[in-house]
Amino acid sequence: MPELPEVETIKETLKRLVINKTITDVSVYWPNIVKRPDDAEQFKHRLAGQTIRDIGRKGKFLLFQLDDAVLVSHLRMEGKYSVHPSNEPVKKHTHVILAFSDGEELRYNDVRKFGTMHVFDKGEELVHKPLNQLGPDPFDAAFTAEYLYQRLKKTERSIKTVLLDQTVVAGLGNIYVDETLFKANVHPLRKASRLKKREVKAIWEAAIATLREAVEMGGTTIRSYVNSQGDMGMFQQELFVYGRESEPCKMCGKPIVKMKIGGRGTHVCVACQEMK
DNA sequence: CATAAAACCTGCAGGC
DNA sequence: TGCCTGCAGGTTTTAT
Repeated sequence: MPELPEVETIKETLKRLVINKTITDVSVYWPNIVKRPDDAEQFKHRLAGQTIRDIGRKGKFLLFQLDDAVLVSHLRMEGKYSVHPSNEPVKKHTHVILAFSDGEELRYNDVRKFGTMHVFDKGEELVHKPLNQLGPDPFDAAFTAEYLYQRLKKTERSIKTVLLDQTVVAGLGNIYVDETLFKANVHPLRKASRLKKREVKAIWEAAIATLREAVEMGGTTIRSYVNSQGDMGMFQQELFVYGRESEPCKMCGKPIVKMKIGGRGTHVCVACQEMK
């Protein structure tokens, strides 16, 4: 389930594979993936003839920078990109194919079909959904402890729920929120508005540190994630709470507890992360 | 307005 | 063996 570190890793591996390749043909096998333009034929026309000049990332979105368009792609839970010779058999769950002039293809595979693609004229992508509502990237200078404090102060929601809100900060998902709150010693059910400034600062530091470390390790492979070259991430070895229900806390030895918060599975060490 | 829940999908684990 | 239920998860849409 790609969150920021996984998308960042995918972006970097993909760059080496498709930069300067020219799209000659586009196939769409599951049209619901394509959200803009809403017609698959127009989508194909918009991409055909374009060369991939660069690949960027905003939060969990990949941005394929083309000559005069931008393809904005979200992988949701299980979306994957990979590059193959065009004569290689197409796997099950491959829903979109960009064929290049050199005989290779960029294939989008997504078991759950939740991923999305939007094409915009260059420069338009930031003022329309889905990118226009995104909060700062955690690695952006605009993401400061003070900014986070101001945002948290205004909501009665639990800190767990707020950190998953992409309009507050873009890129954290279920795994890294649980890890961040553990590292900051904050219980996920704490009301965001009641957190002390020093607690918010601890959360801010823990989020950036956790994400940076995960990027360095190529992301976390829990169930199915691999980068665009098929490599697994290594950060799962570093997880303190996520996926460790009933296992001993690496800090205090008490069993990790799993609970549901805002409909999401949430892992917590109730000894290390005080409710107060 | 704020917040919660449903919907989108498929595969897989667990119960019977 | 196999059917049925529930769960997983990011985001948007719909309901409260």
